[in-house]
Amino acid sequence: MKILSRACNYGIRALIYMVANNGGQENTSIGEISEELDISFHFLTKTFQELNRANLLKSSRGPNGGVALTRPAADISMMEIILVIEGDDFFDTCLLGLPDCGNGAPCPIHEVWKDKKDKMRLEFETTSLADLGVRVSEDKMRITI
Amino acid sequence: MKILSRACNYGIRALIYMVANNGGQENTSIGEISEELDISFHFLTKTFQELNRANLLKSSRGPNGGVALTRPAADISMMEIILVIEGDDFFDTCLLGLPDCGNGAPCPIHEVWKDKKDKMRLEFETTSLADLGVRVSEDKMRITI
DNA sequence: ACAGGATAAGATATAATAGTCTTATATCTT
DNA sequence: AAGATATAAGACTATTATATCTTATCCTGT
Repeated sequence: MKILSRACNYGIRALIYMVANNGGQENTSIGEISEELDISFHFLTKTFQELNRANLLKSSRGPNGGVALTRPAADISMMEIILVIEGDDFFDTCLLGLPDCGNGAPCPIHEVWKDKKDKMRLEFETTSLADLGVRVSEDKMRITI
Repeated sequence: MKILSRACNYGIRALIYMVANNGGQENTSIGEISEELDISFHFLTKTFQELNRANLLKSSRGPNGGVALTRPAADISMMEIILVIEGDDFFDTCLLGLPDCGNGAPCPIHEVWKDKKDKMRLEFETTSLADLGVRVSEDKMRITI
């Protein structure tokens, strides 16, 4: 059950790495992140550009450059990251793949699925990057392969 | 949030159609199903072959041929269909895409995600084809585009 | 101003998924 | 036995997702 795209996996892990490492407010180079997390540098760069355009990240070039969060990690939810990378319609999906499921003509699993999605959404909304970062830096949870 | 593959969407919808139409025990031709549900005939055929090999369906050729369930629709859960089409490891996934997440070295969202997966699994296990079929034939829920 | 370190961006390659086409094979009806 | 009807199976194509490569651009320190 793959829910998130590779790009999203990478983006979330990368941001957690930044937070666990230096709080996320200081520059971290993409090269370092890609190396530590074993992620393709160029692929990660592109994902970061999206987060950049969405103003979740700010980037700076040159020596001591890198990327950093624009806001405190506690203020950034998983949800925000997911919506930026996967698109705003991420939760508007029918489990059976029907295009306009819900509007008056739901599929037979619509209500149940809607409920599940709402609960996932809530979870993603209430989980911040800071929450995740702490689990990596304090507990022994990991974001590396 | 695409959870199931196209093949799985099609397979589930097709089986629901059969159940809603004639209970699923009588032969229904793949051509009819593919036409009614607007699904590629050949693609659906391949999916049916998998369900066939898994003994969820039996097929017969020639006039009045088609496919039919091998067991009562009430005894077949969504879960079975999903596992056949997506593979038995369908629920063994890490939200962040880490290969061996869980075994002693969980990702920071592992527990939460495990809980969500278990609840989905339970839902899929306790929802039968008969349940879904009834909603289509009695209520006005749909499986067509 | 220059050199080196860093991201930006577009082009290209590869792999996985989805979809189509063709031929083979089985079964029923007459 | 012949013809019509249906699934089986493999080859082929298209599309999307993922990954890589190359060049451009910017920034900092000296």
